[in-house]
Amino acid sequence: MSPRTQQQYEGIREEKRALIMEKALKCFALDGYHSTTISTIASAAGISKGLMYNYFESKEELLSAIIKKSIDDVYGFFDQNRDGYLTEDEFEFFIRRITLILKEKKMFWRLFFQLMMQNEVREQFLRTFVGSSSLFGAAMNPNGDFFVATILKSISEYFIRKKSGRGDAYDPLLELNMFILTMKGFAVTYIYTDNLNDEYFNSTVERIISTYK
Amino acid sequence: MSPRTQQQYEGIREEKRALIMEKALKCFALDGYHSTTISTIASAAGISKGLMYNYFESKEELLSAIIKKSIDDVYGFFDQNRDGYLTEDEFEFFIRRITLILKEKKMFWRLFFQLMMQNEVREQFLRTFVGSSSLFGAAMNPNGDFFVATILKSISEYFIRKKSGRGDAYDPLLELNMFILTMKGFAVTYIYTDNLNDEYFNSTVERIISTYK
Amino acid sequence: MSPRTQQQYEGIREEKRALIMEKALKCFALDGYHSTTISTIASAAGISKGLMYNYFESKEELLSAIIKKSIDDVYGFFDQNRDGYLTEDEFEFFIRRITLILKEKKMFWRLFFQLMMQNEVREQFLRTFVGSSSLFGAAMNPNGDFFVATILKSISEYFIRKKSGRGDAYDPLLELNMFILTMKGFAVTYIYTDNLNDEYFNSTVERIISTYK
Amino acid sequence: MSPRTQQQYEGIREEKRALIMEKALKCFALDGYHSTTISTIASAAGISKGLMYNYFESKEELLSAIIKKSIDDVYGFFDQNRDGYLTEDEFEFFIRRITLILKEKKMFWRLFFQLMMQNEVREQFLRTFVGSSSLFGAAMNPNGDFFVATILKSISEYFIRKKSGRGDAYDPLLELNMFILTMKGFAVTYIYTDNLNDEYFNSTVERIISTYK
DNA sequence: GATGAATGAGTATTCATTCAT
DNA sequence: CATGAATGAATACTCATTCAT
Repeated sequence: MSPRTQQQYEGIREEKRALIMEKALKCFALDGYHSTTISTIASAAGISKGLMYNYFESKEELLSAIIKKSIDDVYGFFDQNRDGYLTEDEFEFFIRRITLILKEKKMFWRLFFQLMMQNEVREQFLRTFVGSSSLFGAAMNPNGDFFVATILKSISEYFIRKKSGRGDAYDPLLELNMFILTMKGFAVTYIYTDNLNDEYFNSTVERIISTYK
Repeated sequence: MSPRTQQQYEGIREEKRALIMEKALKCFALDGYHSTTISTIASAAGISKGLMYNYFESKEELLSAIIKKSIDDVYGFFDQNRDGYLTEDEFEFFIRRITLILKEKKMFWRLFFQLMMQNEVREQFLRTFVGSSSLFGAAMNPNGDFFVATILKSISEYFIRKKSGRGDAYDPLLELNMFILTMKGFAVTYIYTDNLNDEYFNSTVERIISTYK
Repeated sequence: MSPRTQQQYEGIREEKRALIMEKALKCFALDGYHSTTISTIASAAGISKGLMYNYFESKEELLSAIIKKSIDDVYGFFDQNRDGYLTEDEFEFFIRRITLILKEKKMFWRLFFQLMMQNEVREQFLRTFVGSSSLFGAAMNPNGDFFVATILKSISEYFIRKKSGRGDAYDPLLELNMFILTMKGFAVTYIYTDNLNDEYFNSTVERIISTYK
Repeated sequence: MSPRTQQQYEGIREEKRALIMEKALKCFALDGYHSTTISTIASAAGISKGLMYNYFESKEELLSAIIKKSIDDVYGFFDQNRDGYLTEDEFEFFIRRITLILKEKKMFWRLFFQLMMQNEVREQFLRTFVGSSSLFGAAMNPNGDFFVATILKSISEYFIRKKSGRGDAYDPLLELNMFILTMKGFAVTYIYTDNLNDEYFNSTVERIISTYK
C-alpha cells in the first residue's frame, strides 16, 4: 500500500538500466548499431519501447552510456597505482590481463571495432578521447592522460630496456610495433570468431608471451 | 541497331556499372552500408536514383556485385597456376603481394571487415562461401576449393618445411598462427588508419618478412 | 476518522486542487495546451504524475475545471444583483472593472484566446455555452441567460440612451461596436505583451472612458 | 517516353509546393499547429506522407515557408514606393487596404495570432524580426527597416499633423493608440468569427474611417 | 494519499523502391 | 536510357494514462 521508498526506486532503476545496457550491447555488437532497433532491444530486455526512454534519452545516449561503462570497466581491470615500470613478470601479467579482458568484454570489443570503422563515429569518438572527455572521465589518470596512453608508454619503455644486451639489429620500436599488431590480430580473430576453442586461445596467449616477453 | 551500336551500348553500360560500384564501395566503406543511401550513391555517380535500378535490382544486389567483383579482383592478383609449393622468395613475394592488395583494395577491405562484423551478413557470406557459391564462383580453383584455402595450405606447408633444421621448440603451426595474427593486425591497422605514412607501412612489411620468411 | 479529520482532508484536497489548477493555467497560457505535459504541471505543483489523476480524471478534465473556475471567478467580479440599468458612473465603473479583471486574470485570458482559436475547441466551448451548461453553470443568471449576454444588453441600452440629445449621425449600435472592438483590441494587446508598463495601461483606460462614457 | 524536362519538373514542384502550403496553412489556422498532423496535411493535399518531405524538410520548415510567403504577400499589398507622407485620402486608402488584406489572408492572420500566443514561438519570431531576417528578407525596406515599422511611422506622423488646428485636449499619440487598438480588435473579431456578414464588416470599416481620418 | 515505473497508441521522419513521362 | 515525383513500410521518439507498491 505504501509507496516504494526512494531506495527501492533507485534499485529498480539501476537494475533495469544495467539490464537494458547489457541486452543492447549484445544486440549492437552482434547485429550492428544501425540494424538494431529500439524495439528489438526493448524485447530483449522484456520491456516496452516507451520505457526505454525513461532510462535513456535516445538511442545514441544509450550507446554512449554503454561505451562509457565499458571503458570504465576495462579501466578497472588494470592496476591504476602501478608506477609505470614493467618488470618481465608484470609484462607477462599484463598480456594475460589483456586477453582476459578480451574474453570478459567480448561484446564490447565487437561493438568498439564496429564503431571505429565508421568515419563519422570514429572522429566523434576520438574527439571525445582528446577533448573534454566527459564521456571517459573515469578512464583518466591523475595526470590527465587517457590510460591507454600511459600503458603504451610503459610497454614502450619495456621494449626499449630489453634492447640492452642485444645486437644492433634489434630495434625496440619495430619490436613494439610487431607486438601491437600481433595483439590486435589476436583480438580481431577472437572477437569475430563465434566459437573459438579454449585450447587455441590459450596456446596463442602462451606463444605471444614467449615471443615478446 | 547494328551489332556495333549494340556493343557500344554494352560498353557504356559496363562503364557506368563499374562507376556506380566504385562510388558505392567508397560510400559503403567510409560511412557504413546502412548509413549510405541510394540517393547518395546516385549523386556520387552523377546519375538519377531511378537509373540506379536499371543497373542493379536493389541495394543488396549492388552490395553483392561489389563483393563479387572485389573478390575476383583480389583473386586475380594471385598467380592461379602455381603448383602450391612456395620457395622462400615466393613466400616473400606473397607477403608483398598481400600488402599491395591491401593498398589497392583498401576500400573493399574496410567494407569487408565491416560486413563481417554483423552476424546476419557474415552467416550469409559464409553460407555462400561453402554453398552454391554463385557469388564467389570466380574465386574458386579448378579443384573447387576456395582459393583462400589453397593459399593457406601452401603457406602452412611452407612453415612446416621450415621446421627441419630447427629445434623441437619450434612449432610450425604456432608459427603459422603468429604469422596470420600479425598480418591480420597489420591489415586492420592499415585499413582503419586514414593517413598511414608510407615509411611505417614499408618498414612494417620488411619487418614481417624478416621475421617469418 | 472523526468529521473534523474528514473536513481537514477535504481542505487539504481543495487546496492542492487549486494549486494544481493555478500552475496548470500558467503553463497552458504561456506554452500552449498541447505543448504542456502532465509531467510539467505535476513538477510545477510539486507532486507526482500519478497523483494528478487523483485530482483530475484527465488532462482535458483539468482544462475544463480551470475554465469553469475562471469563468466563475470572472463572474464573481460583477455585481449580479444589479438591475441592468447602467448610469454613467456605473458604466465607468464597469470599464474599470473589466480592465482590472484583465490584469487579475491575465493568464486565463491568454488561455481563453488561445483555445478560441482552435475550431474543435471553440465549437465544444460554444456548445457548452448554449447547451446543458454543466461547465458554465455558475455563470448563469437566475433567468438562465449567460451573464455575458446580460451585460451586453445593459451596455447596449446604455449606448442607446446616450443617443437622445445627439444628432442623427450618431448611431448607438455602431458606437457600441466601436467600443467593443476597442476593448477587445486593448485586451489582446495587454494579454500578449509581456511587460506592459502601468502608465500606458492606465492612460489607455482613461482614454477609453473619456471616449465612450 | 522521354523524361520530363527540367522546366516541367520545376512546374510540378512549384505547383505542389504551393498546394501543400495552402492546405497546411488552412489546417494550422483552423486546428492549431500542434494539433495538425503531417498526415492530415498530406491527406488534405491529396498526397502521401512521405512526399511531404520531398518538399519540406520538416513540419517546422513548412511553417516557416508559409509564414515567409504570407508576409511577402502581405508586403506586396502595400505600395513600397510611397514617400511615407500620408494625405487624408491615402490614410483612408490605407485602412481599406488593411481590411482587404484581412479578408484575403484570413487564414494567415489566424495562424499568426495563434503563434504569437506561445512564448517560445513568439520570441523566435521576434528574434527573426530584428535579427538576421533571412525569413523576412523580402519584407524589408531599402533602408533595412521592417516595413511594419515604416508604416507605423507614417501613420504616427499623420496623427501628429492632424493636431494642428485642434485644441490641447487632443493628444495625437493617444489617438494613434486608440486607432491601433480598434484596428486590432476589428482584426481579431473578424479573424475568429466564422461567418461574419459583409454588412457588418463594411459598415465597421466606414465607421473606423470616419472616426480616425 | 503518493510514487514513479510501465504501457501503448500516436507522430514526425527516413529511405528503398516504383512509375509516369 | 533517364528523371525525379510518389509511395509506404519501418523507426525513433513522446506522452497521457495505468498500476503495483
